Amino acid sequence: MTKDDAVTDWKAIRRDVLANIQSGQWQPGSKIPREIELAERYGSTRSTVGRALRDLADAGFLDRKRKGGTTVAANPMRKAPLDVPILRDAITKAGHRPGYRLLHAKLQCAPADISAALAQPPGVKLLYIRALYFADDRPHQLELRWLVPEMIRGLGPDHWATSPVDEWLLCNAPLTRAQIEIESIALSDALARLFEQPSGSPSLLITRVSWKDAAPLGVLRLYHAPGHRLRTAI
Amino acid sequence: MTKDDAVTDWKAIRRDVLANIQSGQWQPGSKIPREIELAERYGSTRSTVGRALRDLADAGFLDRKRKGGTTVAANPMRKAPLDVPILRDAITKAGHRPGYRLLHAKLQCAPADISAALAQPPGVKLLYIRALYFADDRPHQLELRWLVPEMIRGLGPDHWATSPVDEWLLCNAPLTRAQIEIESIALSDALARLFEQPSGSPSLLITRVSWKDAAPLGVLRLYHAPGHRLRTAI
DNA sequence: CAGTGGTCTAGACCACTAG
DNA sequence: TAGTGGTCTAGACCACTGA
Repeated sequence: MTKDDAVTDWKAIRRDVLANIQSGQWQPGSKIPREIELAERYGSTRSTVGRALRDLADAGFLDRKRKGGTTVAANPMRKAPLDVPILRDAITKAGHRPGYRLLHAKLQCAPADISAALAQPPGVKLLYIRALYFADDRPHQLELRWLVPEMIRGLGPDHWATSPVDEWLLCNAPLTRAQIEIESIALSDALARLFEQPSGSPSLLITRVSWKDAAPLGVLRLYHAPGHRLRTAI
Repeated sequence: MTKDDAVTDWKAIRRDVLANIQSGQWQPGSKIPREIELAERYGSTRSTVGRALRDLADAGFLDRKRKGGTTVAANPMRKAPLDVPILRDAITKAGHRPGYRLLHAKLQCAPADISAALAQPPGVKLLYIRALYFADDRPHQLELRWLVPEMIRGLGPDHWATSPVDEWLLCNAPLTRAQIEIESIALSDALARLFEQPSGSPSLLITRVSWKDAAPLGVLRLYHAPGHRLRTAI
């Protein structure tokens, strides 16, 4: 392996280099040959080898530095992609019939922690939306959302009454940056009732604080029905 | 914006195209100009424009098809990277003093769900390891691990007694593929005792089934101390 | 300062697929 | 089948950074 005879496409080179890493031939922390050298070895060009190595570096398998050369990552922290879907779409894709019920929507003072997360003065009025998403008529996700009014001009009751604000926001005020936290909480009495579950049931809570460029946009708190699992793969 | 005057580096082109998308000038679902056309517009070449567009496609903002052209993704499902760290390193990086205590390590019959997930015959003997990770002497994560013996030849008691198996596996039997599930569970009496928390406390459970190429490697169940949060950003 | 990766070019051919 | 993106080449210059 890793011999000559013109392996000339970048995916093959990527595969071969990765095999050298995963088989232990190229140990973590050690330097691998320069681009030019690999290009000769594979009967290819520097551009093509570079493409393969860049891809492996993006995936976290390699560390590259000018003049320092390319080294096998000491700690290949694999990144698992966790997607941030449109709620209704996600339910449909999972093979269920989606449903949406608006519970509350009003401009009101935000809790201190919310306004703080959005870098807004305490007591500022935000649009607070509470809505329940169903999968096959069973409560699936509870959405609590606080939105900065200035950022959502044009969003009105006619939007949120019938369809998730998700979908309006996507087209009209897309976020450019967000912080996401995932935690496990015990459902309060009120929340448990919504999910038709015993009080204290464990629920997955995702909190997302989002910005459009430098301007804070809103906070989303998404409570999942007990038993729900996030899935991903690497 | 999006005018001529030679914007010739791919990051600038990427930025400009992304701005066109996020400002709503290029609506979700609509086609954007061909590579050659953009290359002329930016005073650049097809390769460079291609680099920018490929990057945006990888990030989920664009859909590209040969002959079909490039369209703005109808549903920009942003991918949040969730990393799969070395446990001890993660604790150190979070600014805590790491600790490790092995609770159990024995070759024994695996539960039916575990052997099924690994495509092993029911009742097969697997190496079962139970260990507790500490952060500043407080229990932080509980690791349950089942490993297929054939895949970990060379791993012995001297390894797992003193240091997390994590670290041996990384160098000697790196996974190439994995399925990950994240859920919220209520701690059983036994687990709650380990975390020094009331029984039934909500805990984040991560289950990872991993393979090396086509061969099943093992199952990891990682229970997090109540209150722990996974964080990521996009 | 010298060596490495990062990027751009101008051109070519190929692979897929919509019409 | 024609048009689009996907890839490769051969070469050049630049930007960073270790020795």
